[in-house]
Order: sequence, then structure tokens, then C-alpha cells
Amino acid sequence: MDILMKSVKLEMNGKLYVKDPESSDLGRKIIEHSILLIDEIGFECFTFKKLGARIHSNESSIYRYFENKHKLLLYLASWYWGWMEYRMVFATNGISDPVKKLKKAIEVLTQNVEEDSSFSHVNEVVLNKLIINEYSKSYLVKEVDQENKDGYFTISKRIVSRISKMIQVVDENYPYPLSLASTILEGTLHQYFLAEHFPKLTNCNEKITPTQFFTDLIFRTLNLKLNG
Amino acid sequence: MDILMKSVKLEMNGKLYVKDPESSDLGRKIIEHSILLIDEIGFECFTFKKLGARIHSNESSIYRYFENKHKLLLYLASWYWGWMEYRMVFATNGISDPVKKLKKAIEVLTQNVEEDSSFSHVNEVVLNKLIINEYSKSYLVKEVDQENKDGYFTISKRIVSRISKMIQVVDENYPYPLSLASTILEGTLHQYFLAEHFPKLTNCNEKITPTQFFTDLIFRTLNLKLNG
DNA sequence: CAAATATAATAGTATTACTATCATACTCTA
DNA sequence: TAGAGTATGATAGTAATACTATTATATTTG
Repeated sequence: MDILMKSVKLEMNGKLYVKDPESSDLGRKIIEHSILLIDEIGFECFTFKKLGARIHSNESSIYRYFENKHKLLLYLASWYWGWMEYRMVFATNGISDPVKKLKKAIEVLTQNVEEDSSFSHVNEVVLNKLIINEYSKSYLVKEVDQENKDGYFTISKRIVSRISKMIQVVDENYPYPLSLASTILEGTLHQYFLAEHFPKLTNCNEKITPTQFFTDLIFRTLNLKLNG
Repeated sequence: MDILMKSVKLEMNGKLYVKDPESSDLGRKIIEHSILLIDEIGFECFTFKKLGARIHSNESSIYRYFENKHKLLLYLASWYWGWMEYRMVFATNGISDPVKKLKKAIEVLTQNVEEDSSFSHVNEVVLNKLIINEYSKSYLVKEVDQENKDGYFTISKRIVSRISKMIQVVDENYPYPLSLASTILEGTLHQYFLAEHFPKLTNCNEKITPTQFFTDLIFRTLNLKLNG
């Protein structure tokens, strides 16, 4: 990961927090350790009290940054997709061949996050694991329509839109570019989850990656040729 | 839905409940109304106390049937997939042409549940909505490996396995039959969710169904011909 | 009719998900 | 450098959740 990344600040929807966690040491500690703690004990068991104990701070202080743990999860998800979008745009920017561009975008989106690039205080490897396990819970709630109106899902929607447009460029007659794009985004998280917990439900493992599966799927579906 | 269905009892993993809810009026009421109540207020807000109030029964009585609401969700999911498997096997049973058989299986699996077939006391239309909104929460938990060992996900795994085998029959060289099958199963729920809450992330709507999208996807991927 | 069983009612506990208040510490400026 | 403003910490308190336990009251069955 380029050193440039360390100085880039992802812009977040201001409604996601009460006080910007990027604006203080405590705020950054909350982000850093909430990722680690949710990964360790799971979102259901995670509480602000436990997080407070872990960072030697106080439950009430954390509430000054986030209304509740649901909003914190939305924030982390937003951060993740912002980071993902940045990497995707960065990686595909110079590519003029539409097929290669789409291939590269899929590659970035479906790749396992292995290296701790440590963009600021966020451990992206652990955040990626967290997103695989918890992302669905951020939108599978009764309040989803209001939260969508409030713009909490803007970034992941933009990623789907970008992929969809790339699909349309390589095949303007394909009738389901949006569904295909959203299937890749959600399906990638699911395939990683299955590889870890339900190996009999996936062909993905240490040797076969979700990138291979989805790249193959897109190329067959759009009738493209690799290295073509 | 055939009248036959009304007399069929789906076999459930006995560890899912403390006392079989099919064995009493109260038990059946718990199933019937938990489906309706979870659909109304969402799984997070759902409690045994609220369910008790609704069926004019007592919180403590419901605990005699289910350890907690998580187990109840696993039970409902298991029931749903059992019902789905039954319909899938029933619908594809007599078909000898492998392509037609696969097509039919995908059709059953991806179809919207519109008619209240009222298999016993379960409202399948509402249960289908519940599964779309809540199913992921049943396995995206820290205890998933133990619960998998306990066999709580046997049925949905068997459905994936069946589809995977059908894929292998029509194309023995396709390298990702399991991943493709699991993508269809999970992706269908996701596409329905998107159609309802994020219409800009899907091409599915009143006119275009997930069945069309996934049938097309499979046929393109496996290079099959419709009506062929 | 007695015994067994199912359900209801009530109470109680630990934890969660907060809100409110007050104390303290640090920081920035007149 | 005093004094104001802001950030954090400590403590307390509330309503709800997620249960467990006990006892009472129906209902079923033998």
C-alpha cells in the first residue's frame, strides 16, 4: 500500500457519529479497538462498556462519539467501503481497455485483504473479517429505509453502480448489470464466510479464491475472453 | 399447493427445541405467531415476553419450547428450507432432461412465495419475507461452527449440494458448482431484499424476477440453451 | 378419582442500553 | 497566569432484556 494512503482521510457521513472520531485520540482509539473487539467477541456480545474497559476509558465517553453500537457498525462499514472504493478507483484509473478495467475492479473487490496496510489506525485485515461476519446486520434492520434516506449506504451503492457501469461498457445488451454487480459484492463476503465455516458449500479454499470464481463467472456471463 | 402437503410433517433436528412445538396447541401457536411478530417488528425487537402477550400466554411457557430466540430462528429457518427442499424435489422428480431439471430447481428456489399455501399453521408467504430479512443472522454468529456440528444447517446445505450436483450433470467440467449453487441460494434472498429496499442496486422489480436473473446467469455460465 | 403433566403467574437476577449529573483535567486565550 | 471553555471520567440511576426458579392452577390420562 502506497504511503500516500496514510495521509488520505476518508470522508464520512456526519450523521453517523455524534462527534467525529477522527478528531481526537479517544475517537481514534474507539475505532481502532472496536474493530478488534467486535472481531473477537462478535457484534451481539460487543458493548460500549466492554470497549470502555478495554481502552481504559468510560462507557459514557464512548456515547459522546456514537449514539449506539449499530451506528458504530454503520460507520465501520462506511469506512470499509470508502477504502474499497478508493482502492478500486485507484487501481482501475489508468486502464482504457474496458474488459481489463472490469477485470481489475472485480479483482480489487473480491481479493482477500491479507496485508495490514494500516491506513491510519485502522487494521484493514481485521476490518475485512469484521465486514464478512457483520456487514449484513447493518442493513437487515427495520430502520433500513430511513437509514438509506439518511445516506448511510451511499458508498457501497456507488461501488455497485461503478461495477454495473463497467459491465454495461463491455456488454451494453446484458440485461442485469446491477443485479450482477450487487451479487458480486455481497457474494464475495458470503464465499469467504463459507470457505471459513462451511467448506462443503463452496469451491473456494486456500487454492481457489473468490476472485477466480467471480472473474470466471463474469467472463462466462458476458462471454468475454481472458487476456483478450 | 396440493392437499397432500397439509398432512406432511417436516422432520426437524430435535436439538433445536426443548419441547417439540408440533406436539401441542401452544407450540403451534408459538410457531404461527412468532413468524408474524418477527415479520412485524424485526428480530432485534422480538422478545418472548412480547410473543407471550400476543398469544395470551406466558413468557415462561415459551421458554419451555425454545431455549432462546436464536434457537427459534434456527428452527424457523430449518422449517423453511425443509419446505423448500420438499417442493424442489417434488417439482423436479419426474424430469429426466438434466437441463430442464436444473432449470426447474432454480425456478422453485428463486420464485417469490406469493400464495399462502398454509402448510399446517405456518404462513409461508410471511415466513419467506422473514427469511429474506433475518436468515443471515442465524449463521452470522460466533457459535456457528458448534451449531453447524450440531446439524442445525443440514437442510440448506443439502439444497446447495443438490443444486451443485445438478450443475455437475449438465457440465461436468464447470469448476465451481458449489460456489455457484450457494451464490444462487443466498443471492436470491439478497436480490429480493434489494428490490424492496435498494431498487437502484438491482434490476429485479415487479417485471423482472430473481428467477429470470439467476436462470439467465446459470444458462450463460454453463453455456446452455433455453428450451434446448 | 388420583396422578401426572402442561401452563400460568409471580418474583427475582444479571446484563444491556442507555441518560443524567457532577467532578476533574487540559487547553486556549485575554 | 487567571479564567473560560471543552474533553473526559466517575458514579448513579432507569427501563428493558434475557433469562431462572418457584408455586399455583388447570387439564389430561390411566
